[in-house]
Amino acid sequence: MLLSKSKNSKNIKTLEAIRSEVENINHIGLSVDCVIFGFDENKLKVLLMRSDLRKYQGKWSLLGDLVKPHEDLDASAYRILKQRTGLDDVYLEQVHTFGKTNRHPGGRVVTVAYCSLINIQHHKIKILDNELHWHDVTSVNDLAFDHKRIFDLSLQRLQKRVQEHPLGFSLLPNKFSLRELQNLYEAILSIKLDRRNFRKKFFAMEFLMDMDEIEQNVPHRPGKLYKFDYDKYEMKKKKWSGIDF
Amino acid sequence: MLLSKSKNSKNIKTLEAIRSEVENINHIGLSVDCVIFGFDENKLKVLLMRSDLRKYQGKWSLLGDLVKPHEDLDASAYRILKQRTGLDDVYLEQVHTFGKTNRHPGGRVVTVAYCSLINIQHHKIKILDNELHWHDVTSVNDLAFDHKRIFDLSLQRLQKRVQEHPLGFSLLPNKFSLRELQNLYEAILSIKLDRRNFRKKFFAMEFLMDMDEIEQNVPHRPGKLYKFDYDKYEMKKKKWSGIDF
DNA sequence: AAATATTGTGTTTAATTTACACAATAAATA
DNA sequence: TATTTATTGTGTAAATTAAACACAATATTT
Repeated sequence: MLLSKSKNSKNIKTLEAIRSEVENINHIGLSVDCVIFGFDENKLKVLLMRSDLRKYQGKWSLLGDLVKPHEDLDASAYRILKQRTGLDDVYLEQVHTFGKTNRHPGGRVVTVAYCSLINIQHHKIKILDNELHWHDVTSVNDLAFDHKRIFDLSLQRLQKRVQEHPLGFSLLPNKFSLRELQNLYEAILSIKLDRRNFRKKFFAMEFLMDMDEIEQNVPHRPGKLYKFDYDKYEMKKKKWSGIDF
Repeated sequence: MLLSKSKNSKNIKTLEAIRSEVENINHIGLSVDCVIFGFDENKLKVLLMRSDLRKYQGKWSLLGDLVKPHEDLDASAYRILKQRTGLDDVYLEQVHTFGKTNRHPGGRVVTVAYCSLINIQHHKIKILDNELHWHDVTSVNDLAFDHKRIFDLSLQRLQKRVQEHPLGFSLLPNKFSLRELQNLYEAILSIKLDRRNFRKKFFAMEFLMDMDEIEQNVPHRPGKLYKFDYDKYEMKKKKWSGIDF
């Protein structure tokens, strides 16, 4: 969300305080909001925080902040991620800019939405201190501001992009089994996939490196572990796909 | 381009004038830039104007303006289009927001790029007055500001979207021949397509309405004219396409 | 009437996608 | 240590889609 500079997000602000902060007569405030996706227990998750705005007290919101006057827009998104998750080497992509005049009750604030994908294991440290929480994407509703619309669009975009580019791997551990990979796709797209065809497809791509290791601590036959070969992908990725609508 | 409020874009502004206009201490200016595509003589075109900034004197730039404090972001893009082309019922889509701190020499200005597709015939009226010109997309280079990057990304986006959605028809006259349609796709994607397979594909979609008319004034056998059936498309469009990268 | 330029059409082959079932393996348990 | 359990790993046939490719029909111009 916006405007929370202190770590302690308990000091709820009034609309008036916000207004003077963002609305230096006739100016447009600019913020960044991050939709941070994770994957845990075979569910797609999104990281939300409690709104620090009285009007939205009790509601959840995306993680955001005002862009600083001398900070690149992308840098602003990286900063927010770093502050909130402690991670700085993450997948991050701009999604859309939301600019309705009335979208922020504290004044005119245009926000640029970014979508981030993180490996939820690498981040468990930072989660407890703040009012942050991982939510199932299936149970997200009624966020603060227009954040539900931002979230919906980001999820839609993720669903599309994950089919065309190897983004999904950012949500998994470095080494993963094909079962985990399939679970990920099923969770993101909310569909069931045929296991044999799924495996055939990924093997045919030849971007999976066999790590010669197997899963540990599973109560059944363990699967082999793979890594995604980004270098090979960069060499061989497709260009033309064809007209189809 | 930015900041030209008067119709007469000859009054070139200094950097200082701009700076005071956009940079009310510690604030971030917000603008919209439109990449307006047209299609004429079997070539994909983009509408550019001469920069009104001394630093970029002589260079071409996209059509843009500052967002007004009480104007929705999308409305701002529509306004620019209307002012420049006289058209207001056009295809318009947000592409990306560019927010490098140093992208505008007059101060901190973040710009939201929009892509628009217009039927070039419907617009010839407004073209002459201003310093506007339709450029072949193949010969665009060295624009003012970071407009070349904005243009490149917009073209890339167009190439992708036109394969997945029926955008292209916005660039054609209401009624068009299959030849025109194929020329359009070939121009946008800069590839050659097999005529028989192209026709087969579009007929198979069943979104083309046969108008029972034929081309006029062509020095050869005239082709039939078609319209795109948007209603039918909305009913039947595809959802799942499949993992493929 | 002949020349020109483009439209309109179908088939064969290759590639891709879909649907579908059973043996092998490791862990847990009896 | 034998059995149960849960999941991995694998192949083929049928259906769909994409690609390659050539010639007769038609309107205009000369």
